[in-house]
Order: sequence, then structure tokens, then C-alpha cells
Amino acid sequence: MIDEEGLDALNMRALAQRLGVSTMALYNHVDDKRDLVNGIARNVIGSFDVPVTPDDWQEQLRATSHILRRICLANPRMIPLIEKADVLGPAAFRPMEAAVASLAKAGMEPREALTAYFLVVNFTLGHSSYELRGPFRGLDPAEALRSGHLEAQTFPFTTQAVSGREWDFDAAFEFGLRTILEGLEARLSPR
Amino acid sequence: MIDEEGLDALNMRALAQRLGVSTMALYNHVDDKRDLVNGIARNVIGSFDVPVTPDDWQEQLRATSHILRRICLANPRMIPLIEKADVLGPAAFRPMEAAVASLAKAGMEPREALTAYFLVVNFTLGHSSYELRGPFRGLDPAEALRSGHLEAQTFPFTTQAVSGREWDFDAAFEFGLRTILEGLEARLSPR
DNA sequence: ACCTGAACACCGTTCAAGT
DNA sequence: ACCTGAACACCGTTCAAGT
Repeated sequence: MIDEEGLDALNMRALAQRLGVSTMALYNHVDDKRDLVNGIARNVIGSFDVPVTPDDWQEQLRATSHILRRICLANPRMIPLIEKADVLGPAAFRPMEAAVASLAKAGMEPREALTAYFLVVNFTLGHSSYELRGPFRGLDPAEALRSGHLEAQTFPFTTQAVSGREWDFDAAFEFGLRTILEGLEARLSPR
Repeated sequence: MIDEEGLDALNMRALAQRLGVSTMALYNHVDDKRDLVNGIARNVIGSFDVPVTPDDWQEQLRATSHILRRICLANPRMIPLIEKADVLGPAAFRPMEAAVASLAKAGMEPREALTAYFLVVNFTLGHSSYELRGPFRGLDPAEALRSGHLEAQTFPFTTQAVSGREWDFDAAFEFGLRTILEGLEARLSPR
């Protein structure tokens, strides 16, 4: 129901009906709606499983970012759902531990390594959120240009950037991830 | 009302009461609740004004990121609000144009420059969102460790990273921003 | 042009009653 | 242990009526 019509479309009455059961029957299995949403969020994030490559921090971070992005895109309404969740369970921490471990092995101090992990994750979530939201909202330059919210003469560079080919979210994501990893590498092995 | 109790606490009845007016009077000034929220979002994003430094792309991006973060932290409930908004107006695009222009001036192709801008903005929004959410939710390792959701023996590196000093969001933000700018610089002027 | 109260449709949840 | 319908409190919005 969330995938189809969004988090707001999930209500106890409709869910019960879809399950062929009375509304109040749900409350035998779930404390309240908050509890229900928490369970869903934990379930989604439960699939956040990343192969562990302790000797290759770049691959570790790259895999984490790609898998997290894939989860986001496969569950388009997940991000607000995660934000509404209270606790996400240990599944959210395992890729973190693996990433920090691999960076520590490469010589980075654990606290800085955790910071680096957040850098990657926050970019990934931010980008996925933008990617899911952008094309439908006034934040997307190409769309804004089309709808007239963004005038070509006032924003020449932006206009030039979005003209021609369609905007390529995959390429933008790869560019961002690559840039971050290069920045981290420069930090790990200064010339 | 949003700042005090969150977006959900904003309802037409309570807002009207606070304004000392009947509920339906609001509908003379606003189409519906969606329209109201859009207006608030546009208002908040209206303060997204960044000094323009065409000859210093690093300063341009740094200032953009800092100001955007300050807006987020000053309006803790803004991020879901922005996500709910339909159109944000030209204020959202001016810093974008300035950033793309400065990067283009430094020799970057406009499309790549726009991608770089999104990298910075998505990281900033992702980080701010995390910063506002983290301490209160199960996503914060330090908090998870305290509450027992994260066991020290299973997550030794993470545990080590969050033990000792309190987690420093400012430092983590600076680290992320610096790393990104270094990555971009390496891309602009390869050795 | 702006305001108002009554009413409608909807939703989460409590409660008393059942099996 | 699980289910049910009635009821309550709440919320967005329409409508008819006012100034």
C-alpha cells in the first residue's frame, strides 16, 4: 500500500479491508500505527546486507552505497518511512561496522572512519531522496525549465547544464561516489 | 507550530484558534493545507541566499553548504516540509546557478558542474537530516550503544569510534565537505 | 472580499462483548 | 489468544448563510 500510494495512504481501515479482516483485528498484532510503521521500516532495512571486504575499503564503501541506493529505489517511499521509524535494529549497523573496520585496516582512525562512512551514507540517502523526488517537484532544473519556473536568461549555466540529453541520475550518483572516494583516498595516502 | 511540535501538529483548526479566527476563515487565504505547507516551504527556502564568488568555486560551494545547513538546523522540521512542497520557487535555483557558474569558470563542463553542485547539496541535506534525526533515533551509534541496541563485542570498531568524546556533528560535517571539495579539486586539476 | 457554524467524510483508537 | 462492531475524539473540507 505504501509503494502504491505513499505512506499517507496506509491506514488501518484500508489495510484491514485488504486483509479481509476487521479493523480492530490489527491491534492484536500491532500496538498501534507507529508500531506498524516501525515494523515495516525494520523489515525494509533488514535487507541492507553488504558483502564484507576488509582488505578493500573502496570496494566496501562502494558496495554499501550501491546497495543502499538500490534499496531506496526499490522502495520509493522508504526514506520518510525510515525517518519516522524509532529504531532500525542491528541491520543498520552491520554495514557501518564493516566499513569502519576496512578503513581502520587501511590506517584511518576509527572515529574518522565512522565520519567517512556517514559521508558516504548521507550522500547516498540525500541523492536517492533527490532522485525519487526531483523529477516530480520544482527542485528538478530540467523540469523547472520546462514548466517555466526557471527562466533561461536568468540562469544561463544551469540551463546549459540541463539542456541536451536527459538528466542522468545514475551518472550523477557515480560521479558523486567517485569524487568522495577520491577525496578519502587523498586523505589516506597524502603525497 | 511546526517548529514546536512538528508538521503533524499543524492542523487547520489549531492554527485558526491560534490566530483567533474561525477554522474556515483560513480558506479565504489559502487553497487548502497543501497550499499552506507549500507557502511555508517557499518562505523558508526564500532565505537561501548565498554570496556570489565567481572566481572561487571552493568558497562558493563551501558557503552554499554552510548556509543550507544553517537553514536546516534553524528550521528543524524543514526537511520533510521541503519534501512535501511541490514547487520551491527561484530561490532554490540561484545558489545553484552561482555554483555552476563558478565551477564552469574554473574549467568544468556545466553538466559536470551541476552534478558537483548536487553532490554538495545532497550531502548537506543528508547530513543535516541525519544530524537532526540521529540523536533521537536508533540510527545514532552512540545512542544505540547506550540503549543496548548495539552490542560492543559485535561492533568493536563502531564502539571504539563513538566511545570517548561525544559525537561531533560539526566536525563530521566539515570533514565531509572538505573531502568532497578535495575530490572535486583533484578532478579539476589532475596532476 | 472576507467571515462563520453546521455538516460530511475520514481516521486512529478505546471499549465492551464475543469465540 | 484472537476477533468484532459500536463509539469517541479528531481532522480536512464543502456548503449555505451571513457582513
